Amino acid sequence: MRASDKAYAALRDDIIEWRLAPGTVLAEVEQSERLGISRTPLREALSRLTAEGLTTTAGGRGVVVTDISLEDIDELFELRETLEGKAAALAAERGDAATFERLRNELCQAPALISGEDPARHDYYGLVGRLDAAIDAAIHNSYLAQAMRSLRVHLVRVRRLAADDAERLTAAAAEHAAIAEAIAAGNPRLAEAATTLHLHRSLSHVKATHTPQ
Amino acid sequence: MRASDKAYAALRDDIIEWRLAPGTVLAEVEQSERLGISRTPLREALSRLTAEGLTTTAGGRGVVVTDISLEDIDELFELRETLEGKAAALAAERGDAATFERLRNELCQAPALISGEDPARHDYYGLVGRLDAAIDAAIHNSYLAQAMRSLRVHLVRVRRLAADDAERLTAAAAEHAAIAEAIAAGNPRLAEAATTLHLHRSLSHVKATHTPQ
DNA sequence: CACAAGGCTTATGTATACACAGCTGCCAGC
DNA sequence: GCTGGCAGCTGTGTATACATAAGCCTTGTG
Repeated sequence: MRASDKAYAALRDDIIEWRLAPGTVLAEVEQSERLGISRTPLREALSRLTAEGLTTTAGGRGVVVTDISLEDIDELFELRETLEGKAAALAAERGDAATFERLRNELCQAPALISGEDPARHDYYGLVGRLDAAIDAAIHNSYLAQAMRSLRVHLVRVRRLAADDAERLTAAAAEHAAIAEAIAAGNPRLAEAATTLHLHRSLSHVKATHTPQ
Repeated sequence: MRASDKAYAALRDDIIEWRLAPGTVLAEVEQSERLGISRTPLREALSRLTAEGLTTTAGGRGVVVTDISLEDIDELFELRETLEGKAAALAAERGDAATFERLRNELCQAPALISGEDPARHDYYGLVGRLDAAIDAAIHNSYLAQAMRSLRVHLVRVRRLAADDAERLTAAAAEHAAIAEAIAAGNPRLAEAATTLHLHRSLSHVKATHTPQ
């Protein structure tokens, strides 16, 4: 693995997991020494982070970790609803019914995973990831898939703000199952509606658990 | 201006204007010598191009200019319709009516620019750019604006394939005026519908002028 | 005492040198 | 004659040295 890839992955994780707070300046020499690499690969890593929007160049004063506020969350979910709603509709039109039927069945059994301890919960996150991947593959649109991928980076960052309690996860699993069912049924409007519903509830939950802080 | 910015702009233009054909390998030494800079800033430029999707790394064989096919055009417009439709709707909700009313009036007088010679036609393109910028500003959503910006790069590339004859431009100006009018009227659904109509006609025109080739 | 100017420090931007990996072409052996 | 291996070369990946610009601190003057 290239040193620049390693640096990129490390910094990306540090930002997503909130180990690097928004506003932190990432000086080149400091970070290159911390990661044990030279400045050249580190600069490439910072370029990629900036292109993704996780950092911004602070005009000759290095790059700083981008801030993410409550207004950003609203904007983020506005775009997310647009993209994922369209993706769900396209998946319903073009996807393989059997694939999503299987995912629906798995999602209906997800509460068993959620109520369990952490390792099982990890399986649940993997299941949701497989649903996302199945939609990505079903839409047959690389540009839309790419837009959703770049959006998900910011979403993971937001998600860390909200506590994923078992109650919300169980409800989310049911909502995901509804999306998979609509796609399997080949009903675009229903798939889009189920996605809209899921995202609105997801946003409400994030804001409800975050604002009290 | 930094050397890496200059290299990025030069390569980006070369790709967009089809001076660098898809599939062309951009060797680092070759390009750095051509642009009169060192490899380091050139590499940063290539990183940014790859992040935008204009180039892809060919696994140790340098980066190659991304291909763009007819299927890509369909995918591109699918995403474009999703994003710009939503943007037009948001602009109708949140935008300043007077701004878009002014743009509509200018667009209604645009045929005079189009029928003229090239310098005046350039003014028309500037007018359309101002409409895009006004929508970007009106939506108050930086993530959506960013997604549209990254999409426009690919669109300009596609547009170079189609001959912009005066007839199509006149029709496009009327369609743009309809969008501006709907936004000024504060009617989100109408704005989205007008955008959908415009993009479908635009796509039809591109495909009609390109496929015969 | 306050403000401005100048120099120093520290950061990024750039260039170049070196290391390593992958490919290609040639040569030798079967 | 064909195939496999080796060597050389080309090109990327990395490190480091140097240039340059900007910001801050210090000092001098009003």
